[in-house]
Amino acid sequence: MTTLKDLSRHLNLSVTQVSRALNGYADVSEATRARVLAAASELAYQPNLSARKLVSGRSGIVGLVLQGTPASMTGDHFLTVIGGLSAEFSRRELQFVLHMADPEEDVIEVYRRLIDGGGLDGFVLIEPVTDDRRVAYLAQRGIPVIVHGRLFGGPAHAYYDIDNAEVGRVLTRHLLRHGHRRIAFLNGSPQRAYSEARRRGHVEALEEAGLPFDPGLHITASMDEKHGLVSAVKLFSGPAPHPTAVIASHLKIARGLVQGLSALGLRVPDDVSIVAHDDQLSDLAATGFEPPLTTTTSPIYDSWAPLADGLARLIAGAPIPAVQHTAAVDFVERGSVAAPRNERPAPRKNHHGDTR
Amino acid sequence: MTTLKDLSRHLNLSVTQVSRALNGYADVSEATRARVLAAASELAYQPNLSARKLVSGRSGIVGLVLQGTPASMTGDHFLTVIGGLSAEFSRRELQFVLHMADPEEDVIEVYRRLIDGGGLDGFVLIEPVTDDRRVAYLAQRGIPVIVHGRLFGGPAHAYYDIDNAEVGRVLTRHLLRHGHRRIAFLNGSPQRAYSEARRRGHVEALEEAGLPFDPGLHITASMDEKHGLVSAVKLFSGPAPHPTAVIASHLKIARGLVQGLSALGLRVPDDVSIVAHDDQLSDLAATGFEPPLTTTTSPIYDSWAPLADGLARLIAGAPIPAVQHTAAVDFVERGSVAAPRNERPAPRKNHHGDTR
DNA sequence: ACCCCGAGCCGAAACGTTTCGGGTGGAGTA
DNA sequence: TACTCCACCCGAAACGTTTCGGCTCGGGGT
Repeated sequence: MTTLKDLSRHLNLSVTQVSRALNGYADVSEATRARVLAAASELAYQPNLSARKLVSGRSGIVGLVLQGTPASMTGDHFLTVIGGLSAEFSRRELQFVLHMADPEEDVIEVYRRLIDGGGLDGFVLIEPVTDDRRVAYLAQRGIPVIVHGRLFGGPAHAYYDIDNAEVGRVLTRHLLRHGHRRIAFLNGSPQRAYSEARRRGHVEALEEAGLPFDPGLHITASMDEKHGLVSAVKLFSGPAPHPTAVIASHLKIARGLVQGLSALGLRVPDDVSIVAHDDQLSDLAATGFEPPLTTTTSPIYDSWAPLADGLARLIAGAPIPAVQHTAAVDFVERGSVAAPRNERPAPRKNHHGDTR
Repeated sequence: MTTLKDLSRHLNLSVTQVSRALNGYADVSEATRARVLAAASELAYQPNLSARKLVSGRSGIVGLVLQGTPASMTGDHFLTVIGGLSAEFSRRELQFVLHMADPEEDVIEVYRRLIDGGGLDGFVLIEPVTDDRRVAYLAQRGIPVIVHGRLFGGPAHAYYDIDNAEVGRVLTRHLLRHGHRRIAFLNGSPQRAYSEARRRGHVEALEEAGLPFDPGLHITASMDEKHGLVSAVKLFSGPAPHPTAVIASHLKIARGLVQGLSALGLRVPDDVSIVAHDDQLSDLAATGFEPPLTTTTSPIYDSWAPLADGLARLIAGAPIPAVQHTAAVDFVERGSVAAPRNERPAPRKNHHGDTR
């Protein structure tokens, strides 16, 4: 192992000066700096992280702590996430590591150990929940942390988030524009901030159109196929009037939904219009649906760079408000929306007076 | 952050003695040790890993370095692996981290940085290939590493492996015992040591029975459904004689195989007998097949503990030969093997004299 | 001639831990 | 009494780095 001392001996310089040359300080002549750099690469000098950390308090390592399988990323996608973050961090001269916490152990304790042990400089935190204890703990200790998603209420924190309210607004407005009035919303878990944000946008769009929000049409559950399937049955097998359109908060929900609708003999978009939000993480593709799904979309892999960037800046001392970024979402119209039935030439039956 | 100095002040003891008490040295009275332990837990003392590492050369962190998605663990299973290892290591007071290497970068360089930076004490290495450069590098530098699987040839290394030759032997013998003589073997990539070991066991069993090994019946490819499907077509759609039994090196191969056989109108086990090896990692279950598959099995999750254990011992100074463990495999007979067609009451046709 | 200033360099302290080589005091032995 | 021995304890050095304060040297201004 080459150390600074080795280099300084080799170059007839003081350890101090070698260190300063390597770290880009001003008071070292260009000639010296060049010599030092050459020697460093020749001797394959690698700064000792432990020593550096000991004195400077920085290890250059950031991490992601997981306890149990994160809901959003089943399958291969998980490696995509880790790989994406890892690549972005190494681009910024930071090491990124994943730590799986023992499910038995209090995760706060894990963070404490990791921090006090002097190991990690900062954290990426995914899938925050309301009143997230981890965020609270890290904020209180002043440890740099950037959250993928956002917490409302609780301590201020750095985050990268997409404009979830806009997701709700855009999707709802699109359906309204096509004449839909009874719109169901298959949303994610109410525990999660993004679900609430999307609901808010949804309600706003309804209000713009002078329509009331019907809580009975807003169903929250974990974002999986089951949610879509179960909700389809709930919404469309009961007594009329049924919704004429459905918003799915995730492609997986949409998938369960179309399966359910198909089993109930309902066609998309003739009988029911569907829109969804697409994070482009799952192996489902909006274009793989029949018909292709009209969606808002914001590729989750667009978030690695801002997350890494944000955490790097945080560690470098940036104030929290400077590291809060909300990304816009795209809207892509495909073939899963049509005008509702009752807007089109009405079928003859059921034609007796409706005096309401 | 509580330091040793804080504790020593608090207790009116020297830093030395506190350290020794905490680390279980003999020359500290039980009374003192108890006091120290109490104070440590009261003040939430956490040894500073960087400082410890700096002087002792140990960080207590071990890692797994991955470059690209490992072939064997698609899907959720990946987290199972990481989680399993992580849990076992933390049980042994070691932190386990995952590092995803930039696919662009030489992975050796990544190891070098990790080691010279003073970060990691040792590594788990999965999916070794023949003449694995990583193993060679780590061995040459004397860095503790335990391999999941085994390399033949190359430097000696610590490993945990299953008895793959036995897999080949047991599976082949079982088929032989049922009267099969033309046995195909859908094996894994020839790059991988386990494939070769299984082939060896296979050949041995054949030789025991006085049968020659037919290279035309041994097909190697990556262990996925495609392999099974493609090989099924290759083996059973060409000119007779076809094999009467097939060994699949993985449940995924078996799955592709049964799909292919079914498409070709062949039934298991009436027309073709199948056996496979089951690592119990994939979401496929041997009992989920129709008929249930006769398999050798060695749950991959049985390997976390021995791997963690081995690496821990290696770091503690155990010699490499003491950390080489080959685990036995189980054999479970289910319903996918029958006697071959020509051993059963022969159909009438094709009955003219065969004088050979 | 004097002082000042900046460029370039250096010594030493500090970070928190482990560990080596002692030290002290009291009990046991001759 | 004088010695040894053991149980228990301590000071100081070391690990490799960063950083604070200060040093020297030569050139410019007055």
